[in-house]
Amino acid sequence: MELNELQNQRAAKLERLRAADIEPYPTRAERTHTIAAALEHFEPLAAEATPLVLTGRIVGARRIMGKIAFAHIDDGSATLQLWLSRAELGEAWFQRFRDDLDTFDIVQVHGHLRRTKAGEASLFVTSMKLLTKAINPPPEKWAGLSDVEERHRQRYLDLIVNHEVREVFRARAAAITAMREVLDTQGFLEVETPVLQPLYGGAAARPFTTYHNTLGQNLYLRIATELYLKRLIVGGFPGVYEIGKNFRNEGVDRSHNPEFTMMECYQAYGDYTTMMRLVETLMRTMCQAVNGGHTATYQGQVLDFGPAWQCMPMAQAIAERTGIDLVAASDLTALQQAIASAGLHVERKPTWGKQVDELFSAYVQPHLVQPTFITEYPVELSPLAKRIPERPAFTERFEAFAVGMEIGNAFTELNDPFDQEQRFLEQGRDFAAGDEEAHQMDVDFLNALMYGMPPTGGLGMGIDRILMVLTDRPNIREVILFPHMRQREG
RNA sequence: GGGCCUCUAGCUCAAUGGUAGAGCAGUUGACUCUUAAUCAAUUGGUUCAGGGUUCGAGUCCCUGGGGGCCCA
Repeated sequence: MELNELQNQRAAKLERLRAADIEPYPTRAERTHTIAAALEHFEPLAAEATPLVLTGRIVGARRIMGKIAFAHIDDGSATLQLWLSRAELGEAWFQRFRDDLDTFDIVQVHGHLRRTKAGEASLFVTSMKLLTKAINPPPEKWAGLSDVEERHRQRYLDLIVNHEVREVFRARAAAITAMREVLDTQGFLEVETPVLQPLYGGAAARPFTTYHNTLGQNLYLRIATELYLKRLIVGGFPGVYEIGKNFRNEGVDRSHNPEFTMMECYQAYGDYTTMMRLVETLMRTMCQAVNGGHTATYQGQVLDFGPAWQCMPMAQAIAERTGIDLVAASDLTALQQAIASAGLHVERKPTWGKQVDELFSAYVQPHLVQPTFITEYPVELSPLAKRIPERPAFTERFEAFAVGMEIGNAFTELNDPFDQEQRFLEQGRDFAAGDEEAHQMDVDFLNALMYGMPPTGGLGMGIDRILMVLTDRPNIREVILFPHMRQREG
């Protein structure tokens, strides 16, 4: 390793410690309390001067005077001030603390709790041991590590110095736990299905491709869990869910990371309306877990997950925002003409369904700030959803939106194997027409449907985006511990 | 994909085309209740990379790279 000046200084200190027979990376640590536990029982522990052993990373500046010094340690549970004196600690270790220890070193400290004159709870240290020597120096004391790129590339450092970042990921864990509790209590079985798949499906997306050497076979990283989970409904489970990573080979922006976490669940004998109620329950419960109530504030806007969500058919939403009637503009040419004559700027798409989707994304979706369900998606856009009996050009489907982002997608699952086959064939024609996100024919999935899948409601929810909403982070990278970053040259 | 902004010391940031600087951190010294400790002194640079213009480029131009924001 090539070390810079500051790293070299620390490495030299490390060698001095070794020369004094002090191992800079000892194998084991001891402690009697976490810092949080010590602080929780501060009064009795301080009153009886109970000997404690604590551990932690030295954070912030060390304030060293001639015969006394202060520092703070952080063990992940809390931070605590250390009070060190030449008299109590002894000449050798006091000098060592001054000369050979640094901010970010990790130590084990023995002593007792007491308040300083200023009133701060502190450990009055009688002896200490080095647990880990840190070679890298801390960032600036007040501005800290604020460069967004460095924060994401060195998330470990971001977590050390920016405690609100730790809170985001604690919130994430709490939200996922709450989600599991809802699903478990409602009788869903948590399952795991393949990440490596010979065919990809269940979503409109381009996959990552990989290769199995000994099988000599191309495989895809899954873009959704849908088709496997529905096979399990065929298999007789009354309800299943999976929380896991999906991988989509598409652009990276503030709401897209190439790998992201999705919850998908399927309920036999349910439909898309039961999934609506489930979304409301899940979001209310997750919001409660993160924010302690049914409201969340996102970029200054208060979102209320308490009441039933607003609900509107897609065609109505498009008509209200653009004046375009999807029933009148029922083929690609008519729709593109309608868009042009309305003076709208929408990227041209190769199929009617994709063009509807694009129009919706551009002119409706950004306005869906409060929790909203958009229902009745065109069948062309929904190759796995069941048709509405009275309006077979549309499906029993909804997507869930908040702050202009899609956070969920659900439908009454298509269980007619013949209709499903036709949908796959139509997807194949779309692919040939240039839609690279179209589905592949999945013969085994059709075979499963031919054994009979009961009427079923299915739902997918994007965990990362939900966390963006609940923790008020406008960039998906702020809720993913190690977001994808381009490789730096060299 | 397009537009705009950005990249300088470990970190946070300055620098009319004219000697690359500050604060913090670090280093040396003083200091027994500090908490942005204080005081004195001080080290530290491939200015993202590569070209070009110029007597002279961190600065202007071109190409490439990383990042951010906006649009699509």
